[in-house]
Amino acid sequence: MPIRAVPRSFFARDPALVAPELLHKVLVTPSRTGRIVEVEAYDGANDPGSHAYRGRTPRNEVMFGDAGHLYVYFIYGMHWCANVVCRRPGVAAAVLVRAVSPMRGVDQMRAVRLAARRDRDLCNGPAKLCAALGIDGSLNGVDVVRASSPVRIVDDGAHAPTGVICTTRIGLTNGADLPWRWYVDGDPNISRR
DNA sequence: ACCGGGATGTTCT
DNA sequence: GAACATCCCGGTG
Repeated sequence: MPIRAVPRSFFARDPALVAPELLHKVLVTPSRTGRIVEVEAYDGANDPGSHAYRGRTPRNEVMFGDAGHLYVYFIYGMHWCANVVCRRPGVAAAVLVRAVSPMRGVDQMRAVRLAARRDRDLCNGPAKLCAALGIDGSLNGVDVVRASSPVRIVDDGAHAPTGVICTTRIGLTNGADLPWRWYVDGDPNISRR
């Protein structure tokens, strides 16, 4: 299948529009790949659940930058999670990648994710997929649109998923009522029902 | 299956 | 000092 680059303009929009369209695209690192099957939108100043809700800080700096860059943050003292920045510079918005379906490099994923009993447990959570694909804070700010980047998001021509479910987001106390989570209906690699 | 608690440390109040 | 866009393990049914 032909690999098509995703244009930066794809990300330079409302994250609630970007998120569901991200679902059939592929997250790519040099040795491992996975198809995105679950995402959440975070919309800066309008969103009490967003890291950028209270303005710019050293941590969320990348969210205020150009669309199509990776925002990687550290949480609960041990986990990394990865977003793709949306909208335009100065306006903080992003889409969190919450789950992917393992494609290439599954052996390496298993080697790094020793706690995963089944392959469906390798990447079925935002911190699990980062561990499985080797994504950490050193990749904060990386351009996922550029062909030579160590982390990319590409379109491999796969048809859009037949069923997409929209629900509220997971793990939040503020903004928990907003329906900004999308996942592929029936996919085994979902973080939770 | 579901539920409860511990790990671990950065970030912001 | 509290909160945190989480995960894992060990209990019970």
